[in-house]
Amino acid sequence: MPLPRKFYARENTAKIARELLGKLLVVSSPEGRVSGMIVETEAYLGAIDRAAHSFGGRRTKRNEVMYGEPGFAYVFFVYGMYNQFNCVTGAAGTPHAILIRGVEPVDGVELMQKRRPKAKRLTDLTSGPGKLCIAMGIDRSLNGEDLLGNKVFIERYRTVRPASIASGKRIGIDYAGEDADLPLRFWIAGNAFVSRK
DNA sequence: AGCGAGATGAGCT
DNA sequence: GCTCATCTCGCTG
Repeated sequence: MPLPRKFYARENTAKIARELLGKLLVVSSPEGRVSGMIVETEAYLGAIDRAAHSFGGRRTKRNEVMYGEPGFAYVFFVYGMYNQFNCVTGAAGTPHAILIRGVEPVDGVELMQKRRPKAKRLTDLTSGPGKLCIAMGIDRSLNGEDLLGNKVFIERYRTVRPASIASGKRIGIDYAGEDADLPLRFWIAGNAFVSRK
């Protein structure tokens, strides 16, 4: 059962990013259903966050869904070949989002391996934001998709003790000045599907 | 096992 | 025209 809209609607996006750890991301397509436990996330705090696409209230065709209702997918394309999956949080008009950077495969491992034939080890399959999108079949056709629908959703799975949650600076946002050092990346300590140690 | 570079295109200035 | 919320390969040691 998908998490309720209220889960995403809260204003404390960093808190929501922590709470997403241990939840199950589920994606259904004609090819089949795959799922993975979320093990790494990053919070992007909207207009005041230099690392966010919505910094300064910038609003474009690409980031439009960040400004919409919470509980929707924000999927964008980077580096000429990769997609990244985010969920929109905060009230409508508050352009916050949480990037999913790593999941541990649960269902549909075979389909995921078929989609990522280059991944030699299981731990290479979904240990990164671009990797997990390929493995789970997430692309821009899912941008703006309701996370309370049946194509993509997130549900309860495991409880993660606060003591086993680690945090640190976000990856690949060195251009963000002082905001680059904010501890807005969260991961399950010791999990093999975290993109970096 | 760690580092540098190339891939590849949309989005913004 | 350059930057980018990345990944993989091939070189070095």
